[in-house]
Amino acid sequence: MTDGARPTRTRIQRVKRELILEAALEVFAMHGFRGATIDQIAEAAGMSKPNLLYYFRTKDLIHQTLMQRLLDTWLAPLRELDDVGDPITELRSYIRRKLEMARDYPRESRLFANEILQGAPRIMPMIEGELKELVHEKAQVIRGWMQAGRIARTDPYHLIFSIWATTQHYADFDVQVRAVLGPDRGGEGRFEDAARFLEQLFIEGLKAKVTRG
Amino acid sequence: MTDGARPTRTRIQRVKRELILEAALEVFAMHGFRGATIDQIAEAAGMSKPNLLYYFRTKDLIHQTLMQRLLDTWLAPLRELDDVGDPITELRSYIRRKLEMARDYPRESRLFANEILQGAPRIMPMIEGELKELVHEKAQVIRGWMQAGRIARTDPYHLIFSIWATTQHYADFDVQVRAVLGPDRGGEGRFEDAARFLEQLFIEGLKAKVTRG
DNA sequence: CGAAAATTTGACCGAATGGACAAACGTTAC
DNA sequence: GTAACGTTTGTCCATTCGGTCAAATTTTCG
Repeated sequence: MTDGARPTRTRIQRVKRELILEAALEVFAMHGFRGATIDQIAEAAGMSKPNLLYYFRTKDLIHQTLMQRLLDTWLAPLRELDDVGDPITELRSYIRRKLEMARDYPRESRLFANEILQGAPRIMPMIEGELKELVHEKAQVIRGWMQAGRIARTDPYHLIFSIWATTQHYADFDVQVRAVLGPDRGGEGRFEDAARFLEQLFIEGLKAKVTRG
Repeated sequence: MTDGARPTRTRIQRVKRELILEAALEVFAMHGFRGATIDQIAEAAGMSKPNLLYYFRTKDLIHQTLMQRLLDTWLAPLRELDDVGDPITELRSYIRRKLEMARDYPRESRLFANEILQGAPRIMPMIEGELKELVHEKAQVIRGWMQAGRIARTDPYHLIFSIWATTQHYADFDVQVRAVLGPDRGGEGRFEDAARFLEQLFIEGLKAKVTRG
């Protein structure tokens, strides 16, 4: 049973666990951990509460499983930032990928934001481990580009934070954005406006003064 | 009793209500609305639960009162953005004031973020009213500057959103920022770093190409 | 098929939660 | 002093929540 290495899952178990995680993502993202109830998740997953608890023994376990998967997806765009590519192209692509994630995975963004907002009580180890390491690594890559005079000098950490903040804003503060700008009419309208703006904001600044080294 | 215009408050009532709102800000910001309990708030305010309920009849009422006050404070920096001032100076000051708010009132920032994240169920009217109007007004001011060729052309709405996102990030995602950068040693170190970075990010871009109109 | 294993459900439990209430306690004004 | 009013508290209640359990049902496999 406690065979961590080989969980020996049935086909039904794999299917049902996915259903539960999908439903839990929806509910946790909307109400936060404490605000979400097992009953809500069970109903969203189309099963009874005891049945859900047969697949995940506790509410915490669902959340934990969700967060573990989330972080990988979440950090993927930054992982792709490539040392050997052209700096401007790389950063432009990174911003776009991050904005695409906010558009395509807003629930994941909100789930993450909820957790961090409340002090990351359940995922602090991941933040201080995996996430921190990756940020350090990529900040070094960016700093390398700066020292080589390929992009303007600035603080790579605050640059990364700002890209996170601005892109995730469109997922996390979606209702506010929509309240101010009105409902998104054209399918790609809102997204392309934001993409253009952010590209201009970040990329123009990084191109500037490069030659001056 | 239901005299909305003149609540006729005792001195004790004014004091105790402040105590409660201060405690509630702390607790709501940390745990969100549903995650916070009246008992927690009462304990933080140094009184018993029934005593607290004597001053605020429901949990919702506390939250509502808090949010109403919050929005004024929260929008104050944007309100100060002055039509007749120098555009660059005005925007630079705005960014700094907003970052100061994130530093000095992180609980207010998190309370607001919590509420928006969950779809703004309790403050939607304020968002669609007061906030939306103010943003429209100030976006027009910024657009006016652009049309006069005094700052570079860009989308004023996304500019405002980006300033919000980046500055509030330092309050809302504080634990993440601290996990990555380490504890803030010098009293003004972290803040000044962020201020310098954001000023460069936003202001350099707005200065660029101005003469080209 | 039929037995063993996996899955599903209804009923239940203890703890926590938002809130009600009446009685007790303080304060103030006459 | 004392009556009126404002404040505080202990006790209680209905509901909700996370989680258990045994029994019933379905699936798997020889």
